[in-house]
Amino acid sequence: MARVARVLVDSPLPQLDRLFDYLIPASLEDAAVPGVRVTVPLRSAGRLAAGLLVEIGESASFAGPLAALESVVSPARVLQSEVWTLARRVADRQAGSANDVLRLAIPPRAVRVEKAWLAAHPHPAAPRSPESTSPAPGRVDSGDLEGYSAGLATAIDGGERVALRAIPRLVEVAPGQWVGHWAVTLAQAAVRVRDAGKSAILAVADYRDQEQLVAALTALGAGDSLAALDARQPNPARYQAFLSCLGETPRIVVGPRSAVYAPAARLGLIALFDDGDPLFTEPLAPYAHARDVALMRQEQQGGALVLAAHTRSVEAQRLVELGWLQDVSPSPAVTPKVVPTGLQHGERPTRIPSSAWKLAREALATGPVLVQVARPGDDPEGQGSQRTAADLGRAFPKVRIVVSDGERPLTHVGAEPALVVATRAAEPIAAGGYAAVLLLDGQRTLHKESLHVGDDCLRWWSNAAAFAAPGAPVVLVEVAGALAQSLVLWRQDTWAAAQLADRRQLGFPPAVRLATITGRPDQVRAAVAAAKEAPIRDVLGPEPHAATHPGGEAVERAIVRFDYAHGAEVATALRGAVVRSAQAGRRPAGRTRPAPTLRVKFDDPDAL
DNA sequence: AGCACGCCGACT
DNA sequence: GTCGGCGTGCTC
Repeated sequence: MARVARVLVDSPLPQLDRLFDYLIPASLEDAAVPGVRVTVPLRSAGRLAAGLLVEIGESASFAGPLAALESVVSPARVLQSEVWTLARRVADRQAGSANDVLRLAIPPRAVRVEKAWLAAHPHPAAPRSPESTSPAPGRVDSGDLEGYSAGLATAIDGGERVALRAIPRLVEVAPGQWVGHWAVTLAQAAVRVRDAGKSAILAVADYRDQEQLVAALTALGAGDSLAALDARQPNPARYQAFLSCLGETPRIVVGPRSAVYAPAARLGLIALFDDGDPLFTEPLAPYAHARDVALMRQEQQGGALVLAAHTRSVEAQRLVELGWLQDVSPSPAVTPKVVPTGLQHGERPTRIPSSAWKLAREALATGPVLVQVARPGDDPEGQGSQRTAADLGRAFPKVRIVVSDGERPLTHVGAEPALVVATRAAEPIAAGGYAAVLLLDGQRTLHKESLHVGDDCLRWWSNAAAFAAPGAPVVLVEVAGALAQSLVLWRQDTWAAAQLADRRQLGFPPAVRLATITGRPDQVRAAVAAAKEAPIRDVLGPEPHAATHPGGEAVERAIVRFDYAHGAEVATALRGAVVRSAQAGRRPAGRTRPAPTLRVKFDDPDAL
């Protein structure tokens, strides 16, 4: 019986999201190995499709006559079997296609880059024995995980799962180069894993965090092992970094949310910093959150899992309470000095109370002061960063004022006195830390109707507090209650635990899971009917959905709630509905505009 | 998506 | 008789 090539065809059609068997012609006998890009005939001769050769089978699983592989595009084995398994599982969990996952996992091919890489790797098809890597000397000691007890190192070596409370301090990793302590911790963990001959994946929310991590790794002398995946880079550079992760040499992969899909043989560690950051939610189908992918990958491939953060996401808290993650704190404890101003009883509420002015004035004698504001630039209501800067300029006429916001972000400021007005998540790092931090606009933001404003605020405040110098005051203006208390006590887990308890009461995520179903009313109804075959809790809607289709057709949305234990059954049922609607739900070909397609999205954080 | 197969109306 | 409409179904 001849060997067959099992190929995933590159197509967005859900009904083609499975492996197709092809004969291997004698001319491709050597080239047809798992992981390579191929082209195959599909349906009729002459029509060629791109695809990935996923595996070689000993016999066909398809009863009909087989067509033959058309070509092997290149010998580069871009799809590792571990990544294929992960992509398949992620797609199945999200009722999506493996192709959509692989688009995140494998960057588009850049021929020049690939040729150069192939020339440097003469036998990419044959697995090589691991090269012995001698750790280069670095400025920061990588032997242990500084600031934590030996238990953390043991947990990482033992491939355990950890919710890690980051240390809210800055570290000077090279002369004049300051990074958050978390970056040093993750870098040290990654180097530790690499020295044991394994790879590490470190995923961050944005480029600012990526820079800190790269600086910490470079200071540790891990530059040679570093593969920085960067979505902002042009294609060839991205592909170059991706290719450098292939092969058997252990790498330290740093990148944005899609880095959780990076190829890594012998994975020793997968870590996220600040898993509550909304940038970890994937906006592209099949919308899998990087945290969930990391959990799946750790389960599949082993190695340690670390969710490091200054706050505790409600999702991570659920995993801690289940015993799935162990809660690890710094030893000895490190906390910023948070000063609540509370609500000014009797007085007219002011944006910046006198006590905050006083602390800022004192701090400006020694160094920079961070003023965190809610709104960017010239807010029409007069409280944007520019306006705030102008107001502060009048109050402190002799002080230099620096503005950092989404449009013009600064990454670093010096140690000299200055008022640094920054919008949330755009705060520069100050050399040595800020002499004081003022957190404004809390009360105004908390008025917003959202399930997770409190969590978001706590995360923004905590991350800003971590930029303060040791002992410097962090002033939380005009906020009281449990949220303020959790910041003052630096017990964000207490807040997360309370939130989780509330959501259990309400049946809201992450206590339960949910899937949103959007599309034409008949499609949505059919999908809901399919979901009801699975053991779901209930269905909300369908209701008319705001986003109307370009064709002018009505679009409805329904939300299905279900328990974690039944996720697989719900996904299978909804996947069936997606395939059926793709096959039958289309319009007569020709003049009609494209009909709205049925969309299924799991665990959308903004669904409710 | 494409492309073939298949079963009913007006045409040389 | 049969050319061709586009509804339905499949893609190794």
